[in-house]
Amino acid sequence: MEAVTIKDIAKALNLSTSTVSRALRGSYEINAETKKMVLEYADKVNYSPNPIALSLKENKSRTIGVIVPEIANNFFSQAINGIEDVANKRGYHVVIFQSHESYEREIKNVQHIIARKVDGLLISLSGQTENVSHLLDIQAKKLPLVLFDRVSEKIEAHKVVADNFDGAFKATEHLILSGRRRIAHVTSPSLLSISQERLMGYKTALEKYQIPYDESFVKYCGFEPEEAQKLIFNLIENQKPDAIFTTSDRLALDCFSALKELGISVPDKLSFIGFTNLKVAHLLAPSLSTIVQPAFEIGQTAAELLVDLIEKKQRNAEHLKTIKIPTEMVIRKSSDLS
Amino acid sequence: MEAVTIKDIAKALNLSTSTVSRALRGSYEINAETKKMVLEYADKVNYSPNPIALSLKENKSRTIGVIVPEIANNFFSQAINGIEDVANKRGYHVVIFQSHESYEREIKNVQHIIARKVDGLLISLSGQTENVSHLLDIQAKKLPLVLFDRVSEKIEAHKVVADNFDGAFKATEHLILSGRRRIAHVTSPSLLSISQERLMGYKTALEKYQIPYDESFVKYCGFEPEEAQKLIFNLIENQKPDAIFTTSDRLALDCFSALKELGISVPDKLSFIGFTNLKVAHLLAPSLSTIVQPAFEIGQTAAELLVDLIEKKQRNAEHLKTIKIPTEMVIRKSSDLS
DNA sequence: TTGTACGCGTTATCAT
DNA sequence: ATGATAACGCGTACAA
Repeated sequence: MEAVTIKDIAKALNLSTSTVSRALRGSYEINAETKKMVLEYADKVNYSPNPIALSLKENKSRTIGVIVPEIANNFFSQAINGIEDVANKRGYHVVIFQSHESYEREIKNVQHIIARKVDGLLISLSGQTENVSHLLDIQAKKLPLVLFDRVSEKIEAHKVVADNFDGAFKATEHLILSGRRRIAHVTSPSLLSISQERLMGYKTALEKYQIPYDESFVKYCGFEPEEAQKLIFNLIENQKPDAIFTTSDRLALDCFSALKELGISVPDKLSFIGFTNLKVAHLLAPSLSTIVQPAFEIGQTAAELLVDLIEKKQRNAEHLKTIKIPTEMVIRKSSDLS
Repeated sequence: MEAVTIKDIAKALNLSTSTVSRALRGSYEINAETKKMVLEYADKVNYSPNPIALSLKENKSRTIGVIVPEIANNFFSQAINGIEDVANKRGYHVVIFQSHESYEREIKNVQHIIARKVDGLLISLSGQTENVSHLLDIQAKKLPLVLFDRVSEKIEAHKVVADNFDGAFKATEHLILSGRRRIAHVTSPSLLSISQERLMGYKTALEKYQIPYDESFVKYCGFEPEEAQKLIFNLIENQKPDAIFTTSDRLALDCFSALKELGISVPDKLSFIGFTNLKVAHLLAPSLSTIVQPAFEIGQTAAELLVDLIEKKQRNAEHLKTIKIPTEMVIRKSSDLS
């Protein structure tokens, strides 16, 4: 009973496939009655065009590929939300791949995704990615490409990012204005663009208030389970910060956990601000002020741009651009974490 | 430079497309030299077959559809992780749709996914889904179908779930054995299979220790932001429980948050256990003992089963089965949440 | 061993 | 206004 095709309709109605096709897409001049008949019958038998045949014909898959480091990461799952939102509205499928923060897997994903003939690619770089030749390959193939969130200076491409500099600047400034001076910065691997941009914001804020920059107050933390704990203990014991600016839910939570073990009270001894998304962070760490990451909007914007690129709807789509999505600061005043 | 096809190779090598095709798939008897030549050339020009053409020919998309309530939910993102893990290994794409806990959107997703000609469907039901006729439609179309985590009694199909009864029983028993008697149960909407199964586990444990079951100690909580808070305040003030058994990260965190506002200490006045995944929960709520949800394994198992169904590799795939994945209990002893 | 021809579902082009 | 045909890329039955 399945898979009713144009051919079936044509046969049933004693028409040619071309007539049916025209009737279905309404376009060409066609006898109103014939058209009506076809439409009714098609509706009755629940006809829907075979997207695979369409793809073959148009040499398009109406699919966009997405490569992210980790789907079970609040930032990326929200970003994917935004991507799917736009993609579905505009008639595209989304296929998702994870690099699991591995450069090699990222390359494999890129190859796989190219072989699968997606119409365009959205990518957020792994924590290990330094070389971007796999992305240059994509550009060489004229495959529409948009980098989001974790981008690279080494490639000229369309990019959608959060305004990390501004967010980090405001975060640091907020801590300074609360009277803190020994402000530590616990952040993601130094290879990442987001780390670099945030570090610049942090440094610039220190400069503005003439607080000397001390490298030992900045800790880059990878994705291994144990890594953060050690590093944070170390930081707190040696540098004795009076504030910490962290850059993700995970790092913020790791910090809180460490502080709890050390019996250090927040925000009395330590003041906090982080780049986070998670409501969880707010719920359990009421003293954590936050620079809200515009994950959903980044996803939406990146997808919108990519689809425009694919469909060449934007005249100025050819000239590269980097879109910065603003962040929002949420200040928490409660002090009842203990 | 793109899109090199069999035809191109044939032309370049002065062969027919069929010869090239045969050489590529290695199968048929073919001159060893010709074969080698073709393979080398194909490799050189970086040939890869057009999956869309394949799909059209075989009437298969090598794509599986997944419908979940919400991707930005730790349980489901981990489950999707498991699904992708298996799917990619076995050469399938995964397309993900979200019902956002809405019955209507779930139906639309199902329709859309059918029109897109996926080879099979994995679904976890929305919190509103009572009627499953959209799933019966799928079965009528002979489209392989596997339900996971949130399933329904109203449809006979392959199902993969956590052992919710067992987990809930052990959770409740643990609280009882710690000396608690006024054990509340804060859980997801009563429509959901997981809620029902867990309630049974809870009840059975109470029975075993001859603690009378009091309906007012069970609170079903939907997905609206404010809902949980009110309900929990109400529960604590009226029923004055000495323990709470919750069934998700979100609900557990909402409870902790409410308790903090009420100034109730954990675990002195209240003891806790929850069905959770999140490391976050452990980090910030050391007093929260946990029944670990086997999200990743559920995803893997469901995907494995679905692909088997699609490829009919399993002889006994025809006869329906429900696979239960065991849960694991992690007891936290710390009492330093305050 | 290799080449020719067809079909998968659709639309565009060129008749009629 | 409508029908016949080619084409998208591939695999394969059949012919040579």
